[in-house]
Amino acid sequence: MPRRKASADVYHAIADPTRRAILDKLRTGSAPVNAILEGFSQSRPAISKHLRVLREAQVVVEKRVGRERVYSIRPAKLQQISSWLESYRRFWETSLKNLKGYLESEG
Amino acid sequence: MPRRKASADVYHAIADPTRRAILDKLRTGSAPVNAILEGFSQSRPAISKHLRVLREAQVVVEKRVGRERVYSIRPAKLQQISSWLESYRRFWETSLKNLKGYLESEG
DNA sequence: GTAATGAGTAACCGATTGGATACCTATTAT
DNA sequence: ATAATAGGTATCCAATCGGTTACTCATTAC
Repeated sequence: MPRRKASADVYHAIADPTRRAILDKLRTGSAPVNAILEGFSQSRPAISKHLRVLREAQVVVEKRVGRERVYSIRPAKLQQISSWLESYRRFWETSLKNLKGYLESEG
Repeated sequence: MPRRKASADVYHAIADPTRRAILDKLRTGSAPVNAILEGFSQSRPAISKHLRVLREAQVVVEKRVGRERVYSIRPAKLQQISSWLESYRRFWETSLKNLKGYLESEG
């Protein structure tokens, strides 16, 4: 039995630190591949592969402009993760409340 | 050059759907391994491995009670992901604003 | 004390990952 | 037309992943 194909999954997409770094770069604005490459020690094909993973997970979109391909963030899938995390928010909020209560009782 | 060791990384920890399902189960309360196992078709050692990954990523804690090991959610690292996503929130919020504006102009 | 139960570890396997180098394709510049 | 530029694809490789079965270690139960 073959395992599921994870490549197109957004959780998988953001699991890699290089891909997160790419997103963080795009956060400051859309950019063509050459601009994205700057600051990475990896080869261009490596980055190209990462971009494909991000594309297939629909976390970024590619727009062809002349011979460049400009990448931009497409937020819907990231929002999906955020929604999933939302169910856990009460955990850290009650932690904070407990800490606050503790600190106050120690006065 | 060896690749980084990803096992202890929280983004890697939540990348696997089985591990997310485990967390979703723990979201309704702490549970020993046998209870966690229910509903999964995988073997106990497989789940055991997933629990180890979650433990090493500090997304859960294990507490030994008799011969059981009770797992609970430990929210700090999930919150870390939430913070990272926070930087992207404006993307989907402006998307919504644009949609709203569009709908109103079409009004 | 011996059996049963709860759960982790060891060893192994095939699939996937992330990287590199070499090559190909499309667009712009001369 | 030819060279240069931007960027993706093909192929290969070692490492990691996620799963399995077999085994081990504690802690009850009898």
